[in-house]
Amino acid sequence: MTNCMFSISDIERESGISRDTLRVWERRYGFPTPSRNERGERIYPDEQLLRLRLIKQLQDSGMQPGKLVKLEYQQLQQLTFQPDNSALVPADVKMLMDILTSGFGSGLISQLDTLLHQRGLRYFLTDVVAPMNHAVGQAWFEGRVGILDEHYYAETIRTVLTVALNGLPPGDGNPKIMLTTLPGEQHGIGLLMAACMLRLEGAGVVLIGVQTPLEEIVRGAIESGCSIVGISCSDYMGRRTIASQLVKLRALLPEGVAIWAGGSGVRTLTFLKDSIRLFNDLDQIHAAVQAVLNVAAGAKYELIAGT
Amino acid sequence: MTNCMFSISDIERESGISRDTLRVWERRYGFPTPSRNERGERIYPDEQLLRLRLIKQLQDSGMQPGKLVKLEYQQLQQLTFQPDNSALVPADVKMLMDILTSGFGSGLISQLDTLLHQRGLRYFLTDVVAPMNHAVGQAWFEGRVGILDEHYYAETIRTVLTVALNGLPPGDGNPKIMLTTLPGEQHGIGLLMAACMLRLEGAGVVLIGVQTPLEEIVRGAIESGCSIVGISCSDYMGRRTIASQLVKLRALLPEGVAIWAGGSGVRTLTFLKDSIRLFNDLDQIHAAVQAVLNVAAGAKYELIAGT
DNA sequence: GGTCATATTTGTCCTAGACAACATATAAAT
DNA sequence: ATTTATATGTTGTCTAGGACAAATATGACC
Repeated sequence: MTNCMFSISDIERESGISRDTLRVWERRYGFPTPSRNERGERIYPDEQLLRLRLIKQLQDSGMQPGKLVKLEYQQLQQLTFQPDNSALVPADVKMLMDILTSGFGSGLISQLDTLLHQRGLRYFLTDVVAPMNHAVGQAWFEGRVGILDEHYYAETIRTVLTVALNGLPPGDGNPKIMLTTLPGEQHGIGLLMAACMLRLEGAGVVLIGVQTPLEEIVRGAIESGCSIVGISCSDYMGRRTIASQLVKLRALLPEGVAIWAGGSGVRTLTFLKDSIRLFNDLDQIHAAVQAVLNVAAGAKYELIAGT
Repeated sequence: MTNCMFSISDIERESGISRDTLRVWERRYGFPTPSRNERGERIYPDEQLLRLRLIKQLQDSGMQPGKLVKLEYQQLQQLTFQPDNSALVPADVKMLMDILTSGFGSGLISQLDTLLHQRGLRYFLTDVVAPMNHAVGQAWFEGRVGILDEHYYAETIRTVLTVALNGLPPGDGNPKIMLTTLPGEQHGIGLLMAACMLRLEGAGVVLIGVQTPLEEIVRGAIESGCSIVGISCSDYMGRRTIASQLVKLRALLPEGVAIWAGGSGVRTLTFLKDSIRLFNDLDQIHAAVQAVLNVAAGAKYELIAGT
C-alpha cells in the first residue's frame, strides 16, 4: 500500500530538489536510481523520497551532496544526530513534544495558552516557541514526527501568536517596519514571532504574508513609509537563493530603508553583513530597535541644538 | 529603475508558469521573446512578466494559451472585464476596496472587526469575506491593486478569522473533519473560512496548514479519527493538477472517509462528482453537515430499532 | 440538439552538453 | 610560516529540440 511510485514532479514538490538537480545527481553519482514506466519516464519508490528528503536537510546544514548520496540511509540518519543537547531542552518543550507525538487535538493549544499566560508573551517566544520550533524540526528530521504533525504544530502556534499579537496594545509605532518573506519562502511563523517582538518594543508593524515579489516589497516600503524591511528566512530555501535575493533587494531598495533579516536561513550568511542587519536571535531585536530609536532621538537632539 | 530583467527561474516563480512551458511557448508561438545575456541565457523584461501573469490568469479561466499569446496586452486586459456585476457588489465591499487601495495600515482591520460584529461571523463570511475575496482577486487581475495589497488583505483577513474562530465555543465535535490543502496549494484563507463555517455547525475541526502530502493526509485522517477530509482549492493551481491529486487522494483514502472539496479551483470540475463532494458555495456546508448528522442519527435509530 | 471519431493543442518529460559560481587543494612568493 | 595566486573539483542551473499522451476542439452523422 505504501509502495506508491512518484513521478519526477512529485519528487521535486515533496523533496524540494529541482528536476534538473535530480537528473544531474542520477547522471553523476548514480543516485537516485528511479525505474522507468512504459513511457520511459522516471518513477521513484517512496524509500528514495525519504532518503532524498534526508539528504536535502543535511545538505542545507552545510554538507556536500556528492558525498551524501554515497551513504546508506542508516548512515545518513546517524549524521542527523547533533551533539546531544537534550539536557538544555526545557521541560516544557519536552511536554509539548509528548503532546504532539501522541496524536491530534489533544490539548496542544490549551497547553500553549497556559504557557503563554504563565510566562508572558516575551518569554513565551524566546523560551517556549523558539526552542520548540527547533525541537519539532529536529524531530521531523530524525523521523520521530511526520510532516502532518509539523503542520499541525505550525498552525496551532500561528493561531496562538495571532491572537496574542492582536491583543497587544499598539505602541507609538516607531520605528515602522514592514515584515514579509522572500519569494519562494513559505514559512510564516518566524514572521509572526518577529511581529510580536517588535510590537512588544512599541514598533509599528506592517505584517504582509509570505512570498512577496521584490519589486512589491520596495513599493510597499516606500508607500507605507517604513524605514525598515524585515525578512524572515527559514533554511528551507538554499543559502544561495536567499543570498542572491537579499542582494537584489538591497539594490532595489532606497538607501534610507534598512533591511533586517532573521531566521535559521541567515545563520551562515556572513558576506553581506555591512549592508544588511542579520539576526541570529529574537533577543537581538530589542537592542536593534533601541539603537534605531536612540539614533533618531540623537538626530532630533542635534537638530534642536543646532537651531 | 523598474526596468530590471528576470531569469527564467524568476519568471517561473513569479508567474507560476514552468520553465518547460515558457520555453515551449517561445518555440511554438513566438512569445515570450526574451533577449539573451552574455551567457546565452534568456532574460525577460518586466513588461513580459506582467503579460505572462495576465495570460496565466485567463488561461486558468478556460482560454487557450495558443490564442492568448497572439494578443496584445491591451486586448488581454479587455478580456478580463467580466460581465459587469458591480451592481451586485455590496456597499461594504466597495468601502473595503477603497481602504485597501488607499494604502496600508489605514484601519482595514478595524473596519473588518466592525463588520464582523455587526453581522455575526456567519454572514460576515458569506456577505463580506467571500465577495471581498473575489473583488480583490478581480482587482489584482485588472491591475488596480498590486500583489502586495492582496497579501496585506489576506494577512488581515487571516488575523480576523483566526481570532474569531478561536473565540467560538466548541460544539459537540460531530462530524470530525480534517482541513488542509493539496501539495502545491498555498492559499490558506479558504481553509479558515471553511473552519469557521464548520465550527458554527458544531463540527469538530482539525485545522492543518497548507500543502500536506497525500500520504500524510491519509495517515492524519485515520489517526485522528476524522470521517471527512476537507480540501480547499484556489484556482492558482491548474485544474489538471487539482483533479489528478484529488483522484490520487480518493484512491489512497479508506472508503469510510469522505472527501469534501471546495474553493474556486473546483468550480469546473465535474467528472469526479460521485466520489467527491464538491462545494461551490460556503452555504452548502450547512446542508452537508446536517445531511451527515441525519444519516448518522438514522443509522443509530435503525440500530436501536433493529435490536 | 446530441454522440462519436478524428484532428489539434498543450504540458511535461526526455537526453546530453555547457558553463559560472563556489569550495578546496596545491604551488609560489613574501 | 603565513599570505597570495593558480589550478582542480564540485555543484546547480541553463541550453536545444524531440517525443508523446492527455485534454480539447472540430466536424460528420443521427
